[in-house]
Amino acid sequence: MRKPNGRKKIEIAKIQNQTNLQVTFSKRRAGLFKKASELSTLCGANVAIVSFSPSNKVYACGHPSVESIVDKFIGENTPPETDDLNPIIVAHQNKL
Amino acid sequence: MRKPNGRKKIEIAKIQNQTNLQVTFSKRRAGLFKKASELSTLCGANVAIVSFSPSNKVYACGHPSVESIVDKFIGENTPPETDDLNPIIVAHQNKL
DNA sequence: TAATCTATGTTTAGGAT
DNA sequence: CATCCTAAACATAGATT
Repeated sequence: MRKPNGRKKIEIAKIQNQTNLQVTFSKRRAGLFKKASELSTLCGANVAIVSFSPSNKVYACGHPSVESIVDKFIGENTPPETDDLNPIIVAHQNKL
Repeated sequence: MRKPNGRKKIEIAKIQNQTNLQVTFSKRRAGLFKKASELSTLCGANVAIVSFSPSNKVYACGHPSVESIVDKFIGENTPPETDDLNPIIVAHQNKL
């Protein structure tokens, strides 16, 4: 029942302790998503975040939706005429 | 040379003043990207952010790269042979 | 394992430059 | 338009439940 010490300063480097890393990932991911949501609301911007955890699980959030934003991004970054034609991306775009 | 008043509390709602909105978008976008970078470094996670400003300009950041993460996301969310499942993103998973 | 707590580190609103 | 400033708002590390 010690009195909490408050937030400690940490170095921005890979966390070694696995338990601590997991807790930090959860907390900061939540904070990041919240900030993205606020940015979207405050400024009327479209924001999408996609993240893969160390164990490769996917986490994402987006306004209005991750997919619409990602698709738009791909469209602007892969001109139809110049391409290596990634079949997955093409198929995905064709769905719209 | 008036004395600064410090940070003011604001409501999380669309900013009406265009100048203020632009400034806020720049500041918060920078903060968001920084947090994403920290999350990536601290936890060894891959994080990508794509945002379209109100004026439709695209801003993105990602580790190791936005494209690789986005491609992986699309691959996991739109299986080539089936598309019955509407890819709602699982944003509340807690296990790694 | 997840939710809560608290002190403190970090972000940022408004203003000035 | 970017950048600096201050102080208050906010996020969060570590402990605890």
